[in-house]
Amino acid sequence: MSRLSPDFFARDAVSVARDLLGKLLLRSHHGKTLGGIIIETEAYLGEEDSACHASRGCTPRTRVMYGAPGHYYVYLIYGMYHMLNIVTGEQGHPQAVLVRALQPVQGMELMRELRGGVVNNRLCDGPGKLCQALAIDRELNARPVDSDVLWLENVLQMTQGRILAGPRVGIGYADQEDQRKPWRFILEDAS
DNA sequence: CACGCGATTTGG
DNA sequence: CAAATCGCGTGT
Repeated sequence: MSRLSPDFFARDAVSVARDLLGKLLLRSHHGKTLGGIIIETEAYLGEEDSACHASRGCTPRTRVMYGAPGHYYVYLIYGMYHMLNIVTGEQGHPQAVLVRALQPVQGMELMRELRGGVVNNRLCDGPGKLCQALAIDRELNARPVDSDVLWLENVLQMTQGRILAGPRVGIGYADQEDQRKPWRFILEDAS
C-alpha cells in the first residue's frame, strides 16, 4: 500500500477522476483512522467548463483550484454540506475532481456517529455524506493530499470493477453541452 | 450592502 | 416534493 503524492494529480481531471476509483481515502480524526474506497467521482474542467466553479473566474472560493495540483478544494453547499474536491492539472489551469462516494472500510463506528447514528450501511454514498462521515470541512481547504490528516492510498486489488461513465449531476445551471459530458465515473462491483 | 441561489440530503 | 441553511457572486 503506497501513499499517493501530489504529482499523481498533475494531469487532466478526467484521467484523475477515472484513476481515483478504487483508491483508499483515509482521514485521521480524534486518534482514529476513518475512510473507504473511492467508488464515485466527477471531473470539473476549468474555466471553459460552465459546470465548474472556475467558469466564473478566480474568486476567494475558487482560488485553490488555480494553485498547484494535489491540494484539496473544500467548500460548503446549501449552507449545510461540504464537498471534497482535489485540484488537478497544471498550475493556473483550474481543474478539480469531486469525490462523490466511498465504500466504507475503516473506522465505521466513528463514521456512523459522525453521520448522526445512521443504522444502515450507507455511510458515504454521497458527496455530503462522505464529508460528514470523515469530518471534512473547510478547515481542510487548500491542504496538500499528502497531509497527515487526510490522504490517499493505492490499494492493490486483484479484481478491478467495471467503470461506468455518465453525465454529472446537480449542474442544471450549466450549458446543455457541458451537462451532457460523461465526466461522472462510478466503480461497479467494488470489492 | 442587499439579494438570489446552489457540484445535497432527508423526511413526509 | 420541500425544507434546512449560509457563503459567494452579482449588481446597486
